[in-house]
Amino acid sequence: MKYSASKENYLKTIYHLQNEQNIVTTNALAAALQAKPASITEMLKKLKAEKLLIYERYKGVRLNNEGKKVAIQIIRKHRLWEYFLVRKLQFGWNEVHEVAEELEHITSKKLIDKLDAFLDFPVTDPHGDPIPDRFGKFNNVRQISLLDLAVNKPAKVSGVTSQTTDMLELLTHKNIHIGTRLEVRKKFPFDNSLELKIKNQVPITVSEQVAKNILVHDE
Amino acid sequence: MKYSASKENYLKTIYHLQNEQNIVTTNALAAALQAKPASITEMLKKLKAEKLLIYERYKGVRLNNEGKKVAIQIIRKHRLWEYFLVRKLQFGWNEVHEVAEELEHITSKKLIDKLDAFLDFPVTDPHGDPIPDRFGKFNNVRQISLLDLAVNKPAKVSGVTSQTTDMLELLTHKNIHIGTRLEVRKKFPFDNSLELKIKNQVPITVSEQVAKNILVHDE
DNA sequence: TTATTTTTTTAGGTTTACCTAAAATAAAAT
DNA sequence: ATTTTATTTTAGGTAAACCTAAAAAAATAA
Repeated sequence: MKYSASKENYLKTIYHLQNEQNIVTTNALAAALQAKPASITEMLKKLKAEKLLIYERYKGVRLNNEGKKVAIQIIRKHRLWEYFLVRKLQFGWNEVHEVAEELEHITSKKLIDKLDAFLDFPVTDPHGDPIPDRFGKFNNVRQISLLDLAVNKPAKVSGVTSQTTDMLELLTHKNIHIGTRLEVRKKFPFDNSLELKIKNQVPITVSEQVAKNILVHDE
Repeated sequence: MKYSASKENYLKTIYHLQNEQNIVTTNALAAALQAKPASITEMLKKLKAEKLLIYERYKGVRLNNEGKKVAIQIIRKHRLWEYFLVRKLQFGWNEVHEVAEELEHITSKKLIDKLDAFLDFPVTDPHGDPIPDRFGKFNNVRQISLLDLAVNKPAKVSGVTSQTTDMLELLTHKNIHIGTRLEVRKKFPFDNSLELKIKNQVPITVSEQVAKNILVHDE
């Protein structure tokens, strides 16, 4: 159950590509991994021997259940580290990817579960992509922070990243719950606060700090 | 200025060994790195070609200034990560070494400086070893937490790991400063609090939390 | 000082993950 | 249905970091 960083990158990349292409070609992998097709073929044979994917020559590749399981754990690590870098170390969300590419290959399971707990079990990374939990389960809908929602675009609250009692108390008071439909009426650049409209209610204002922690998705 | 994890381990290990042995032998390195002497010789030739150490066949090895500089940066990373694991992720101080062995090879300079800031610039790792600063400077005296000081052993306060104003206010009030000579009179296992004796003063008591953050060294 | 033992190096392999160039297969075009 | 083009694979090579076995140098003992 321990794979080289290179193998982990192959599994992760195949996972991402097969969500768009269903069957993943050698050339697509070569482009994504910045390697030559010959190298891809070679590695696919090794990964097949390790029973991580379904591959037959000239016919492309797909992960099997075991391969998916491994890929999802790497994605979990990547996204948790990204979240850590942005929320705790004050990195910009656009500068964390490369560092997370390295951190995702640290092997300790205990480390990643403790990191998860330290971060309060976040469900979305700084780019809005879902973070799989310890068991590999995650929301398939792409969530974004309320802060990044376009003005006048209807959305539905799908979660909060910080589950402190203070935060939950505030949300209850403002009548915001999981499933609440709302839209942003106005953004105030001065303090990044937002004016929100919830159906049948008077408009309310939330601070940047609060908006940052509310996750929404389309419709 | 970028070296493989393996090369970094060689430099780090030579650094540690030459603090005891002055000249480091091939066999000593082989034992420390769990590799065969032949592999050591091979790598030493490479590191010499990269101008990181002074090496002549059959005559042992020493780091030059550049090699030391690199080694210290790796040690800095190792100890900062250990501190992070213990203080933020609640690892036991005895179970962090292996994980830090992996984390120390993450390359981002920005990451390590931001981590340092996030941790409030600690000067000692959980084992009492000094943490080099951004420029590679560090105290050579081995500091330990007051919590780990033996009863009736005279010691001198050399630093505090948490520099919050609350902590500093408490220390000022109890008359504890950098340089204060003191000894532990009694340890209360019930709450891990300590009774301290400072010369010409009445004995005082400090909690586990406070003692943990006070660093002392011998004499 | 010469012989023996220990340490270190050299010479030649192995594995991993890349590469290039040529061959095989599949897909597209005439 | 061939031919042409594109994709994929095979064959053989390289660099890094390890290995074993044998040779060379240094240290120790007789």
